[in-house]
Amino acid sequence: MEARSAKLRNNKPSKDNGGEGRLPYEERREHILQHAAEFFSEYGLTGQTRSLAAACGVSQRLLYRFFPSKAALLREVYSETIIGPFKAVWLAQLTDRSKPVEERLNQFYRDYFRTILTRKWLRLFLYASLAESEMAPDYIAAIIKDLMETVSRETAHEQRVDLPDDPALLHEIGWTLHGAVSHFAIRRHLYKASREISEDRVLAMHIAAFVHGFPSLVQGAGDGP
Amino acid sequence: MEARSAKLRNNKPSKDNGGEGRLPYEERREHILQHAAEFFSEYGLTGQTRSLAAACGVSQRLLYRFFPSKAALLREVYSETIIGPFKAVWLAQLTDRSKPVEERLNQFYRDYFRTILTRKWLRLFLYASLAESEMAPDYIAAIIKDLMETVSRETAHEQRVDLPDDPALLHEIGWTLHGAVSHFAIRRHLYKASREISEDRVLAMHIAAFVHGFPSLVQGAGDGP
DNA sequence: GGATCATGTCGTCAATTGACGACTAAATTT
DNA sequence: AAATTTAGTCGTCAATTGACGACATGATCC
Repeated sequence: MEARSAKLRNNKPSKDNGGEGRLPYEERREHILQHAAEFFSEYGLTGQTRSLAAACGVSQRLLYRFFPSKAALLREVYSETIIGPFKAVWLAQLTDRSKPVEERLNQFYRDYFRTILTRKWLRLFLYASLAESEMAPDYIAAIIKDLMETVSRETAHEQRVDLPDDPALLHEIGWTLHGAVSHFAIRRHLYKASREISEDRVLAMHIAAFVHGFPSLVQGAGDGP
Repeated sequence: MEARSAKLRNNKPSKDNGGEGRLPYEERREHILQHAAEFFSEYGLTGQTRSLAAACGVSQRLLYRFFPSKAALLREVYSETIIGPFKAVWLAQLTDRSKPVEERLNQFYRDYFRTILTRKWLRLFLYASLAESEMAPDYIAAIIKDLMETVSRETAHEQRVDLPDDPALLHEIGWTLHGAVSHFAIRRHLYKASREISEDRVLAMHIAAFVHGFPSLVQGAGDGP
């Protein structure tokens, strides 16, 4: 893996660059994308290409051999880092009625929390959302919408509760849990929140409250104009 | 304080700048702070001073008559716009046991949602949090911590539920509701979420779920190491 | 009506910053 | 080993961007 061709003639890297020497096209490209995700997640979408290049251990010029512009690089980072990690399995797992819904939800949210709601993912997503750079958030919105409906439906089925017809209301019911979990992730990764309680335990608490409070929740959703 | 010397000479700003002509020191300063909050909330803390000046309808140089640097201006905006709107009344209202806790919570969160969780406040707060510009987020953390304890305690008292001793767990219980509400605000103001359901109704739903599911919630929090 | 001071603008400087032409060097082929 | 292709760098350009000295303009006071 390491060519280690100790031609240290290049006075520029000045730092342990990737540690690698030369890389073939696709590898270097991936290497840059990897660092770029980390970099923009940390410093925001306005981070400079020179700093990014330094973080990659390559010259700034090299970035433009792989991406025509910074905006193009950002789009790639977004689709690879933000959209990429979503798993199609989740919907299947959530509808597997051989297990109690509380177990399914715990299984799902533990995975979701560790796969999606990471510091890197959250910061990038928030930066992109704030910049309203229309980097296809519709795709994510559609996935989440499906998730919300599934979570609500599965819980209602097990709790033998009648759901309202209005799909918007259905989504809001699902968001009760999903929003609490998402905000928990924001607290952990963005604000310097305490971590005394283990994340699995907090997730379990939110899920228990959702499942067992579900009848009151749907009833509370029902009335009102 | 205000001479308000009705010298109406000012109606010839040549452009639709602020609309005002000359302003006394304090008024212009406030005028700038107002626009700066709006501006940085929209374009992020990396927004340029020239654009801000244009938005204010004044020259860029003038900003430096009131603030020694962009960073200083940002600090002022933060303390005025983010920290300023918090009200001490809230804790008193929340502990007024002559009313049912659900009513108190509805009253509080409607006010909180409209006063704090606005688009401007949220965007600024998120931008500042992401930049981890240490603009005294500890103060806010302390306020919220108080709120979480109060909400949990008041609900537990009315529902005759024993709360756990661990304060961290106590906070997490409160965050169940507060996080869901905060994330609801993020959805409304940051993502292009649907607004079919009125905000009061969604708030009421979250609160009802919290209050009536409270026993299950505390029980769910109790077990587990 | 001019002196004086506060309000506000012009123009500029030095450092950044995205982008890219021209070049160097390592790998691969012939 | 020379030729060719590929990976990577240097140096620079034009546009930005925070900051500020010098100057202008309007209000207030004598």
